[in-house]
Amino acid sequence: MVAVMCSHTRPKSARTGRTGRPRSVEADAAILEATRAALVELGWSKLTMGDVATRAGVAKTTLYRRWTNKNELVVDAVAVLFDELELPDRGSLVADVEGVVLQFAALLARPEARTALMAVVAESTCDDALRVRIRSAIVDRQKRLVVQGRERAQARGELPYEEDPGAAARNTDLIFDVVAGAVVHRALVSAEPVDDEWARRFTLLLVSGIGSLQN
Amino acid sequence: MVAVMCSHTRPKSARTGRTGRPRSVEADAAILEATRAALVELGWSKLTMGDVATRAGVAKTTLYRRWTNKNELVVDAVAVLFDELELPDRGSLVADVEGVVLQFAALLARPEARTALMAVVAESTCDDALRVRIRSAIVDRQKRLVVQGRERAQARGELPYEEDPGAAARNTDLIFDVVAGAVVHRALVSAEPVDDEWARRFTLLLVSGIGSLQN
Amino acid sequence: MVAVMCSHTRPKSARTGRTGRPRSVEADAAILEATRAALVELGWSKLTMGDVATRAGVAKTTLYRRWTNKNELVVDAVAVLFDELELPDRGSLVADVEGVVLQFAALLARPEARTALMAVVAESTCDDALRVRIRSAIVDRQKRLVVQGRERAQARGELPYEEDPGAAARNTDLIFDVVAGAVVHRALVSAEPVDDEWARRFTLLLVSGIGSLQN
Amino acid sequence: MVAVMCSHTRPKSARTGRTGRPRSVEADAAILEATRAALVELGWSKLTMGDVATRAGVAKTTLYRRWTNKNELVVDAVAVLFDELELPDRGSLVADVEGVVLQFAALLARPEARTALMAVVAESTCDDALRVRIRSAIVDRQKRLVVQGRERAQARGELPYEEDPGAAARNTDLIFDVVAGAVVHRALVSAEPVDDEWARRFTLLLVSGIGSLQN
DNA sequence: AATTAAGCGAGACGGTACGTCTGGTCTTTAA
DNA sequence: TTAAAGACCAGACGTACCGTCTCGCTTAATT
Repeated sequence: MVAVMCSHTRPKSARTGRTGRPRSVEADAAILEATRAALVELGWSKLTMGDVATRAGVAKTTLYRRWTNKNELVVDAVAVLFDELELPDRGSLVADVEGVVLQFAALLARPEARTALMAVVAESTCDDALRVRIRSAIVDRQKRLVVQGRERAQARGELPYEEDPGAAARNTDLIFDVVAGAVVHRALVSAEPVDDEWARRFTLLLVSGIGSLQN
Repeated sequence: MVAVMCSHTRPKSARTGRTGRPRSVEADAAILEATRAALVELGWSKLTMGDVATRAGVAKTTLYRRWTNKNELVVDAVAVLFDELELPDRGSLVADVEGVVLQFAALLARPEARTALMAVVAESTCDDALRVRIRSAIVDRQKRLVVQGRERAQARGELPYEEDPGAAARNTDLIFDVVAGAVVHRALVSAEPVDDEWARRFTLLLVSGIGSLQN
Repeated sequence: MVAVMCSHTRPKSARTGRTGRPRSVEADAAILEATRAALVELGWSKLTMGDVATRAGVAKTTLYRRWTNKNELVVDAVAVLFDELELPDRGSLVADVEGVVLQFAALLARPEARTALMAVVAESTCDDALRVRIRSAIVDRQKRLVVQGRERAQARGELPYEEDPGAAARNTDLIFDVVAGAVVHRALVSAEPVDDEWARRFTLLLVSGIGSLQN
Repeated sequence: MVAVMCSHTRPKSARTGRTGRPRSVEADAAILEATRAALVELGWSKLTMGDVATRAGVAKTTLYRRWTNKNELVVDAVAVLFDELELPDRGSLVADVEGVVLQFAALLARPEARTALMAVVAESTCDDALRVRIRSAIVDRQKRLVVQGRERAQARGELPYEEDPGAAARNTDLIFDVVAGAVVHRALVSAEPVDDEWARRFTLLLVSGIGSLQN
């Protein structure tokens, strides 16, 4: 999962020519790491490009040579965090859903993840390019979890096989929005803990509801 | 609904003493209106205090005398928008839910609402005072919709009466997070339309799931 | 000398009408005193009207009702200091000059006097109204010292009587500029002490030079 | 005379390291020129750093990188004006003194010179660092005129050679304070013209007085 | 005693300038 | 050609004062 191709995250890093001093690979890593560290300490609005450069031991120019602005940098710095999410087979649909809900909650408990996610989403409300980047770097990549969960449940006989691929896609989207939305809202907006008890009750609601979609 | 007491939104405007020139009430209104207008045009990150002041025909000092920073100002400017949401009786739980989902989606289609909501949530991930302010000014106030919806459904016989008030509260919170979270995620993160069809399928999932919570 | 009429120092305080509450005399005194105190502590450029008002225990309005700006206020606050200068008869022209030089130096050693004098002079370089006010409130009033000194010297036979009143006036002005200029320059620009030794040598130069003017 | 080393006027411009973009030399010149222009138009108290920056076609940051405040900037902008003073040999001590008095008066007739000189002196009455800067940048540099004048007079036989170097220095200081002080006081405080007639009479007084110092 | 006209304190008002900070660019020397 | 360093322009930040303007309250002199 972590091995998913990441070339989209450094679009300007691709070598265009072959002459001259090559770009430092350490710089890339140091910048992304520094970005995450700065996010934890300062939050989005107080994070500055100059500060990130200083933390990374890098000149501001080096930073701007790779990312055109703060948003793009933060998306890339954070996208990789979401690739950590996995769906280990726990033997039943309910157990799988509970597992991924708690994993997601754990991720959102990390300051750099919560801050960065909401910050880039906020900026994307008035920046179409950013919205596209978020979709491709974060949202679409994680729908794999829903698809995988359904496939396992179908293999176990907990869910019927979909005949209509369009309906399947729509259900994938719906379930993804419900799960991700509810967890994010609980954790960040309502600011209440996503604990075992909440995960259990949410999963009960969700799995019961999913059953009714098949008809 | 709109008549809910709003004193919390101008906490520093209340007369503290009785001497000196009183604060201008027009200034308050003009500033909040200007803030919403600026949000629509510029978005969160390009909104500046100076610009808001200019639009409102007010000195920057007047603005800072009332709100200490951009976050607080925007929360107050936007909170009132959410008071517009209503729950007209459409005859059934399903119809009521669909109605409120579409209303909420319509609200999030307005640039100032979507931008401001996400921006303040993003900032609140590293600002406790702001998180508290958002909860009291926006989140807690809108849970009334869930409570009202359940009461109607119970009156119609669609849902049983809760005996345990603690369980009722937990369910209120859960349902609120699922509805608000799913709609926000669909509209702002996935960036897909919340149309009649989606609302119908989401409501189906939700109402079916709610039924299973009662046991 | 101190008893010279001072009405020019409070031009706006004169009663214009006869009805209504009369202006507070204590306020006037408190403001001028506070101005001098503020000058000592803060210097000219950091002295603010608001601060003077606070020190005087008076509202800003009360201050502006009497003086239209900082310059006028400071001139009035300081002019009175220069009225302290006297010319006690020490028995000879040389002794009289040395005495007044040291008196003037002592006055310029007081922070409020030196700061205020130079500040208002500086402002007057681009403010004609202020220049006029300084001339009438300070400069012209102190020329009495030169006139008095010459009269005494003439009475003693140290200087001949002038026949041409125009020449006498020109000499008064010249001597005044030389004495005041040299002391101020030594004390404030060169920033060297005006001590007995300097006063003695300066007086020697001056009195010798005065002798040659008579021809 | 104009070629006197001026490094003291741009103390922060010296290269400290060797990497990084060097400071713009044009910016320095443009700023000082803009400062003088602004002084002429606006006077001291209405001169603003932002306005100087605009006139110089320079960002405010660039200005603050070189001078920490208005006083330092103005001292440097003005010091160079005083280097224009010269002492051309007119054949006699009296003619030399009259010449330099009229030159100095002409300088003080220029608004930027008179305003700036008095303003920085005024500020220096409560700012020791500024006083030191004025002494080194303006006062001490112009004493060369007195020294040069005496040397010429001695060469012509108009004045005896001093044996005691300490006495010579004290006389230099005294004469400098008398000349500069009298001219400044006449021009700026008394606000009367320093014309040929006044210069002639002042010089008569001064040169006669100087003779008596030798004994 | 009641009226009245001004003065009084407090403090908000629209402004201007401050000195600082950040963003994003450009220019230097060194590798 | 890239790197690090750091100066560059532009412009927002939040603060401090400016001089003006309500307020509600004295405080005399005039009715």
